[in-house]
Amino acid sequence: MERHCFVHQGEYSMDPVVTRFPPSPTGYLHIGGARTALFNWLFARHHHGKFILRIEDTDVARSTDASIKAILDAMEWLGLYWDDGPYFQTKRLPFYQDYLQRLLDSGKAYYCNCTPESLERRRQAALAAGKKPKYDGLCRDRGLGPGPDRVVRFRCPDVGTTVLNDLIKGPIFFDNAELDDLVLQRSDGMPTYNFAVVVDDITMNVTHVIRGDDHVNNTPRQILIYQALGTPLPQFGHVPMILGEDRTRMSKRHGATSVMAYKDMGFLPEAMVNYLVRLGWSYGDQEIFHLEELVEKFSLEHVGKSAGVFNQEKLLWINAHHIKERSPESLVPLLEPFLMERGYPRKPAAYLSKAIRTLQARARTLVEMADSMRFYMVENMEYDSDAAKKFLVPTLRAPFQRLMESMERLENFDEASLENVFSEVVAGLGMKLGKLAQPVRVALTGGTVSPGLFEIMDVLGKQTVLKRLGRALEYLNAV
RNA sequence: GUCCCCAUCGUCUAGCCCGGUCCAGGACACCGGCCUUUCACGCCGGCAACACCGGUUCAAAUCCGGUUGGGGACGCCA
Repeated sequence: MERHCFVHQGEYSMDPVVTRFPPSPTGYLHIGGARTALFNWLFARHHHGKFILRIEDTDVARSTDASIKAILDAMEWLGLYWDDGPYFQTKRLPFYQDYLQRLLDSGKAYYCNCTPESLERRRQAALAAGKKPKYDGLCRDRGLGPGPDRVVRFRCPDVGTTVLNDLIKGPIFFDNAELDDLVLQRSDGMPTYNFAVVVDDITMNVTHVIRGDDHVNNTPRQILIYQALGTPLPQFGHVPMILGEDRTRMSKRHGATSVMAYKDMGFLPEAMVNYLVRLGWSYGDQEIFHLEELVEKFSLEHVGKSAGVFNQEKLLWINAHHIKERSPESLVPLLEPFLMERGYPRKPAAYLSKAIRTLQARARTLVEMADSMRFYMVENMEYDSDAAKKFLVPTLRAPFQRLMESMERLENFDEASLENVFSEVVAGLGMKLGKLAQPVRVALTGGTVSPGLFEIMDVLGKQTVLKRLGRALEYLNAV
């Protein structure tokens, strides 16, 4: 209810804004993570602050180098460059040990030798008894020291209330009695997530923790650790989740969840950013945004509180928009991988640009564009059989011959001249342009759907056009 | 089971904090039409929502309470 007052807390401080994105390298960068990264990046940029990339690799068993690379690649593809890092938690072990010792020394943490099996049994029992499956505090006061197979737990206060003044959701109250003595350090010596984040955010001077909704319940535990350590709290902002069509947490069965999968499907990074930012954030009625503009306009107070459904239709529309908006030249390098993939012969960039220009309004993705580019690229494209049967008929012999004769004489093979040629032929034969256009289209592209005839011919050039017309003439003579 | 969050068109959302200007605005999708050498693009128009119940008030999408529904979290994962 007092949202604005919370939102402004950070702005009154003299501290420069520091945000971070802390993925765990156990897979690719997914849609939700990308949006979190984007929000953090935008917030930092907007406030002229710093954006840190931190790899949370304390789960040694599941972390992989391939994942790290995949995540970094995706961040770069989106244009979310970091100012600092990437840091790796596994290389910061002394920090965690230092802070852990402080907690141990002050009695805020203790050793525990409960086995995972025993813990699991007790959890199940609690659940069966209708109670919350939290740690029962067995080792709390046993005064255990370090030893093999022992973890360190946080001594969580069992009375009182912890308040999270969330930048997005407002104040949230938690009964400390609901929380339990979470593990800070595993038996292998690695810090756990909840402890490592706190230590890292403290030592990296993070001022704003912007992350997914699913972390709300971790926050009171982290706040308690900050308090036990006697360090000031950062500001927290919890962004709502992204759901699939069925309104459950987005997963692979809802379609692609990897950011790079969208790159492969022919989406532009700016379209991805544009779509992602609008999923949960708004600026009045505006739909189209560019990165630079977002830096200026982004703020947490316009981030909504409710979860949103990922909608690929809208992404397609936004992608189509950005494709139209880009210069053809800038699209060339992005499209090239897709052209290679299709095994098309190489063409000069200038040729590709001209072809792209005719397709920009017709393609929603680079995949669609590469597909419809075929007739521009392949020497002898095949005729669509239905189209050929319907349009390449013997009555076109005279019109085609006349066209070719007139074109042969053309000095400037450009759209305007071509249009004149067509008008003359059509007028001379007393037919409608429409009657001639489709057969020519089939002759030139193999199909009935394509950019405007004159632009196509302009791109293809005199030689190719005459060749294809000639080939069509042979075809309809043979029918 | 316990705790936490959320609730405006099918979807993303504006509006809600500071009640009247909202018989609720924009966008995607969908349906018509226009443009037109095909397909698109573009333009014009249409369909479609304040979850429910109660309270406060002259007045509630907006404030309060409850119900229902949905989501999330309860790990030596992050």
